[in-house]
Amino acid sequence: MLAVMDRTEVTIPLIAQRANVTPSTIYRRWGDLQELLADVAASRLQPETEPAEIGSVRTDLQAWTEQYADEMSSGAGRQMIRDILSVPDTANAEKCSGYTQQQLRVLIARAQERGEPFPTLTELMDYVISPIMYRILFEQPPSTDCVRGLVSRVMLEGAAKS
Amino acid sequence: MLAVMDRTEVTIPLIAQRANVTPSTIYRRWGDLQELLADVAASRLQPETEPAEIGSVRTDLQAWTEQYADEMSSGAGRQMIRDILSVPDTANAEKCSGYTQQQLRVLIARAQERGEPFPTLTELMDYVISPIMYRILFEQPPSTDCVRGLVSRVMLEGAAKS
DNA sequence: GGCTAAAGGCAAATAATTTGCGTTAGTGGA
DNA sequence: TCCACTAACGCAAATTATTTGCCTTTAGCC
Repeated sequence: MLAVMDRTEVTIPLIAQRANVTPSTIYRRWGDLQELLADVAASRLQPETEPAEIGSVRTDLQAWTEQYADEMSSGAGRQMIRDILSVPDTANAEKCSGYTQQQLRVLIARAQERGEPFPTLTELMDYVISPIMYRILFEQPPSTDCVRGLVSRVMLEGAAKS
Repeated sequence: MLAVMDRTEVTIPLIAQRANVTPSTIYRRWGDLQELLADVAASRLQPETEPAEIGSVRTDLQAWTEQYADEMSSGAGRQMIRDILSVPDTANAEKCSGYTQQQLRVLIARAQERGEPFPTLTELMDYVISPIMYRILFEQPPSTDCVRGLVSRVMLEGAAKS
């Protein structure tokens, strides 16, 4: 989806050339390459559409989560996450998490409208998103089955509670 | 615990000087500063001791987890995680996750010996470690209460199951 | 001992980063 | 309308980091 050059080839002088500005302009605006890449990555991670409406909200969550996991697990996705986390400033990381929460809130609202039982935002973040992201960052990207399992589990707990 | 210079001050020529080698030696061995820092961080994250034995295994888990969260949330801890994740090579990240699992396995074995009910490694990683790490990386470091809540919850589930 | 390969020192060449200074574009009054 | 004033940029010199070729050292291994 997103063509990305080998990161060792990307330099500020090169970007400056493509943008028809002098390197010093970019250095003054961003400081260094990592901060620039972090900003670029964060803007690219902004979702363009709301979670698709397929069937039950649970089905929608399932589908959305699988897509989320796939995108984040891809080479480009991992690269963007790395770019965001590489930088001391946490603003982009928080923005990124905010995007995810915004998407999940849409599903939560949908469930509430329809009266379907559904986990809270915190539950979804803690027990679905976090394990997926941990696996991507520190282990192997989660398989589809793994993602399904996480979703099933969080839905079961919600059901037990109500 | 670990004195770390401002990252903008750390350069390969400077490290080379301290190590009494020429910069080219370091460039040849590591390629760039990030890979060197990633290796350094991974070696520093290796735990030196097993989880303390305080009382019940649940108490031990509680204490160990709180310490884990504190260390990882600290400025130096976050820096080291960033250093590890900044690099394309995932070896150090996997090593880091391996250290955590190794610690948790000690607690699991202890619980098994004593016949105390206890979560599985996967449950601990997914429902305790992952949420903690997600919050550190993408949101605000978790409060002690938050960590306690995660531990309580994973213990409750284990109890319900058995 | 002598041979070989891996690693390091040294220094020149290249590339990136920082900085000072002059210019421009846009903004908000008088 | 015109005049400061500010923020941002271009340019180029100075500085610093990175790469590279070549030579020396070192450590194993016949």
